[in-house]
Amino acid sequence: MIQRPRGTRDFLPDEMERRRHYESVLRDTAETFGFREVQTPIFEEAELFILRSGPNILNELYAFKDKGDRDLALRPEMTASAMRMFVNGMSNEPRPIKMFYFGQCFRYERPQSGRYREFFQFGAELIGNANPETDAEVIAMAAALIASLGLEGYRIRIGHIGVLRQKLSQAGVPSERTAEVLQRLDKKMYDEAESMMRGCGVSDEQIAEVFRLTETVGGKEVLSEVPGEAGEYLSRVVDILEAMGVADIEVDLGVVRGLDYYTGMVFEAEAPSLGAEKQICGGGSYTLSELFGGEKVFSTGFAIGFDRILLALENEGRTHSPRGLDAYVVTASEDLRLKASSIVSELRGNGIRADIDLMGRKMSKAMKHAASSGARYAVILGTRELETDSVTVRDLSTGEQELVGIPDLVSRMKDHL
RNA sequence: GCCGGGAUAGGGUAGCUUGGUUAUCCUAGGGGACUGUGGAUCCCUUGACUCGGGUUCAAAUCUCGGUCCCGGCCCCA
Repeated sequence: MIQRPRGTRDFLPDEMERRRHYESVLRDTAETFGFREVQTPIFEEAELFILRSGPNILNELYAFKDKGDRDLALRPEMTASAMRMFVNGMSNEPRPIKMFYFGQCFRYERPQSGRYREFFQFGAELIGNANPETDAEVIAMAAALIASLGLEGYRIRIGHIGVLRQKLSQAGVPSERTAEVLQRLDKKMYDEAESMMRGCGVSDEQIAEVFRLTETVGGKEVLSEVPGEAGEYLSRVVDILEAMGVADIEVDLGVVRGLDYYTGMVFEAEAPSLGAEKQICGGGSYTLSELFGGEKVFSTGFAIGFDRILLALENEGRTHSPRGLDAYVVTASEDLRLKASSIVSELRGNGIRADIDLMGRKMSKAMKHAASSGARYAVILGTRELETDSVTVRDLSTGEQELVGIPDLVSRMKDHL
């Protein structure tokens, strides 16, 4: 027997229906913010991802050569593709450009809870201007997306990479070492961060101040202690979010997101119920287009881990019940099957989700099948009813029946549904 | 890449410590009984020891390795 590759999943109909339901909630919510969906290839030139994320990501990239000896890779994320697409064909579109995407990504990693080698991301990018309005718009949408799914246990933390960068450079950390220090701070590895800074000749007071900054957590009021442009900028972002009614956020300057290309605001969302892989969303503002050969533009974006957020919903006990058929057509005797085929076809042609027995079951078994499959109505054909050109429509949950003339069947069914 | 726990019909399980006839039970799937109306009941039936090597007269059981799953570390663009 052939096994499914490690870290991949099959989605059976019930699960797929659930996933599609939540996908469409996300799409609808994104559209209320004026974002429009795009799709990019599942594989790209490997170079695209290496440019964005650095050569060390090669270890976890599904990279391969095609028959034309091209170096390709399955996408490990979609921001790079979105920015490539922007540079290739959207750079003259009126700004802001608001786009979102949904699809699978691939990373060669050790699978564990909430982490798969093939996983799904829902993301958005806003290309336009580097200003608090833009950042707030994007955070507001991320918050709305998470909330629209019905998730309750989560927190969104907003930080600003400029605050720490500025502080570190004032304290005397050379720019080529800031990334390492930031990475340690992001992971709360304070001992290592401290010895690194000390190695750069940073004074004890300055180190203490850096730590104090990373531990600045709370509501808007904590920003009064954050000096400089970045502090004012974040205050403005938070003010706008407040005006938009986005309340479930907190300021946390310890959100660093180690990457070099983030330029200002950064944010994350996590669902504590998920354990080790609890981050469900991450994003921030960046400039990437110039990396791919375009003009330098400011963008803000984020990606939501769709699989993780679904896991979190499951942990909160949210279930999704399958919709079931509208009608199941049953015949009382074999010779009525042709008539039944014509009726089921008529129903289907009018948008009613209808099915008919294909297994050669007798009426009793067919009724049983209809009921257990969750169909709402059984449409029963029998010789007696047909004498008056009618069928019996039975509500399978209440057991109520009514005689309906075949010419009225479609409209009668539509009334019920 | 590292540490630990696992894997028995489609799903859930018993058996494994102490090797020994036809591998347990529930559920599901297919058929039938109930001759024009249901998720009930009864009967029949399908279907599994993760894969490969080793020990042994004999392996689901002991042993080694692979694969996959689960929890954690690393990583997380």
